[in-house]
Amino acid sequence: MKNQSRVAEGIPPLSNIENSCIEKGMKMTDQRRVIARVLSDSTDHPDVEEVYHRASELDPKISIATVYRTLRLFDIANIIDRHDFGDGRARYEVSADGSHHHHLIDMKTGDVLEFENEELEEIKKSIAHELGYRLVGERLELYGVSLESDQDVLDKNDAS
Amino acid sequence: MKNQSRVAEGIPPLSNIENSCIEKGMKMTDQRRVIARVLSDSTDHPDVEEVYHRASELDPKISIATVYRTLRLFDIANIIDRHDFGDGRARYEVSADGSHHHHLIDMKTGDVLEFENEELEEIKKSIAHELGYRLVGERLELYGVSLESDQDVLDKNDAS
DNA sequence: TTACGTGCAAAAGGTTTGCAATAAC
DNA sequence: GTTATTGCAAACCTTTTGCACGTAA
Repeated sequence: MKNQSRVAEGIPPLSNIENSCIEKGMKMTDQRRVIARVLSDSTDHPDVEEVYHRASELDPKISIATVYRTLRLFDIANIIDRHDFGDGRARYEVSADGSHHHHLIDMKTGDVLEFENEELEEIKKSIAHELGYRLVGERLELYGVSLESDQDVLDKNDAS
Repeated sequence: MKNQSRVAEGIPPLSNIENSCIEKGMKMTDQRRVIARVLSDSTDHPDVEEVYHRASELDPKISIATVYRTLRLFDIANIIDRHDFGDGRARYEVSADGSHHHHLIDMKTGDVLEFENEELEEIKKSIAHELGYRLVGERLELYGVSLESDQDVLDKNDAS
């Protein structure tokens, strides 16, 4: 059944993740469908507990062990990306189709901003090459304080 | 007592870390001195277990809890840098004085290479600025496969 | 039908912590 | 003499796993 006709019949379309799973020949259980939907519907970077929480609203009987297993499965299948933002928990997001982005974490609020920079991509590759390596993976996060809150500090200093 | 005269008398000079600790007014216990020496003498990126092991050779009664506590203390005091190379354990090295380096991890051997790149530093800063942030921290590791072992794979394919 | 997935609870692995004893300043 | 540090073992937190039961293909 195509998504088009599902929509016409008021049945929610398959999530992109679900399509990927089917393409890769995975068994599609209700639990995997639920987790796929939760991830597809997320625009942030939820941790396991949060995915579990959101999934529980769709299937109250789902087990957190299943969430862990499914997220690992999706990660290995390159359907989602696992991140470590330094708070001791893994965080997840649906893999970007083509482009490569990274994250800047606001150290005051915990907000996560995404950015992309072609020049950066080139430099990483050329650094690896110069060392005699082919770049096959990386981890890159920037941690920042917003220039506005810097201004706040200056204001306070002026006042004192 | 200056290091110079200690050397003349055959007493080992204070490690740089020990000097930093004293400057920052920390109590210098035997255990901290031992851990400081282990770190000063290391040119690699030992994990806690390895620091504990090396420290145990100098003080067989030292506790791993003390190693954890001391490494955290040194980390917070910016005396050492804590790294996470993705294997679930923290790794440590003495902080670089001025220069900023990063790591490339050989995915086959686990070897860790260090590199420095001024252009990269500039790009990171300007990316943060463009997003409205001042860069206050970062995490950057590259993961690579050596071009030589790529060649091995090609050779095997030729043979088959 | 059969191999694979799930839920539960227990275990693992790295790290932190409460507490009484000990040592630095 | 105070106050901070240590060692030990227990606790913690995230993640993984063994096993009996359930289910997709």
